[in-house]
Amino acid sequence: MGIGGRRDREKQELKQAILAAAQMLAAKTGWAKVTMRKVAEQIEYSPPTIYEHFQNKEAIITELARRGFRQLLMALQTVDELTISPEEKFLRMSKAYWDFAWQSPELYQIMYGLTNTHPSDNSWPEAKETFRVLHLTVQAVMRVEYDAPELHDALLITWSLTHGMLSLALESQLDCGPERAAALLQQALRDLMTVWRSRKVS
Amino acid sequence: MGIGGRRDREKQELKQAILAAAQMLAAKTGWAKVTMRKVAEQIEYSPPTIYEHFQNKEAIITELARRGFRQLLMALQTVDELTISPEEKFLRMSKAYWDFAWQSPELYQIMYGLTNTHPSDNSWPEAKETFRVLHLTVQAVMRVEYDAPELHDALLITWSLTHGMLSLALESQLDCGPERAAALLQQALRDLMTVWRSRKVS
DNA sequence: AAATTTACCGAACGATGTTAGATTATCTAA
DNA sequence: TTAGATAATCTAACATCGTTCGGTAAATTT
Repeated sequence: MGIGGRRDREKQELKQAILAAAQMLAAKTGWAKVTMRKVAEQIEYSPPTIYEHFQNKEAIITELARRGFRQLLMALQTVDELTISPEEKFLRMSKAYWDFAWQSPELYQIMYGLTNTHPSDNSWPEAKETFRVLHLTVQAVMRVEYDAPELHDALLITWSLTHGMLSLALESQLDCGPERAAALLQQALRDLMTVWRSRKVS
Repeated sequence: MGIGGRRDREKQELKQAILAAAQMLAAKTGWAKVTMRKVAEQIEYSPPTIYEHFQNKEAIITELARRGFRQLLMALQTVDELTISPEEKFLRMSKAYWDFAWQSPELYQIMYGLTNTHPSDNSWPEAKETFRVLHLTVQAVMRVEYDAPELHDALLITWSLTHGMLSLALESQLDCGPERAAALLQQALRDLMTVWRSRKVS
């Protein structure tokens, strides 16, 4: 079949261009205004061409969301490999989580349901792996003489707190700046860990 | 002008019917599938008739969101008037907040940005008043020898935790049931208050 | 060079929010 | 009671959306 390797490469490049265009438009104007025709115009192709590379609009968003989880996972793993104390690791992971969402809000929005362009099927392995890393970290913090259910609860609570503060901050519903919100979050997480540690002793 | 009072009453009733139809459809099928034509069909009028009562689709959603805040506010005030101890009041308000969101998720979704049918201008007095009530309650808990900034922080943190857990639970991103999530939330809030109280002493 | 496959596009379909203009019902005034 | 005015409502249409169909032009293979 000859040297059709270039065709494949060009095809891949166009696919990347579509994803990049969609994300760029979302970052600039919000997901509600991202339209197939605008994406097509951005990459200088006609709208039907997009459908040669993606089944539909949701497939583009799904792919971006999964990439978002991969990015987030990498950021968390980078922190993980620094191998500092469990508490430090936990707090830095929370910070990395925050930084990712704040740096790419358009991705965080589609990873969770902060917009209704949110994909319906969101049971991706990338998401599962992300939570597994978080779970392991919390486990390390809580490792000594802590039974499983309470460990899982701790993950749920810290995750909820982080996500909640992020959601509100991303929507500017918080009357303080993001740096202050991030600092508050860190302190609250420290406080929660303090309580949980003291409970372990008793 | 005679007895045109009936016309006004009928007009109001139709307006209520439009709001009720929109909310009902949202509760049954989700906001993404709520359409002006479906609302019109539900109330047995043609689509343009809706525009005699609302400027556009967003105006309907805005009105429902504001009513949502009024409902929530009433629930909080009911708890407030029971005049129990500050801590009890705080926890029960959090519970009332949770119950409202869980009972009318379609309202909670548009009150915060959990869907992109979210109104752009969301600076309503009802929302401000709701937070004022919450603020006063937190203030009562933290009243003795607590300086203002930390008080406000406490509100932000508890609100974020509640909202975060709600968002995740409403989207079934939590692997536990709502009752369990609610119980976890209550415990976490108690824990946070414990830390804050102990810090006050030192 | 002919045949075949591939990439791409113009035009269109159905559904959406929304508006204009006509039609019908209702009320006021003689 | 009836003529004219006012209000309520509808039919038809527009622009835009996601998406598909069918064809054209280009690239590749034979």
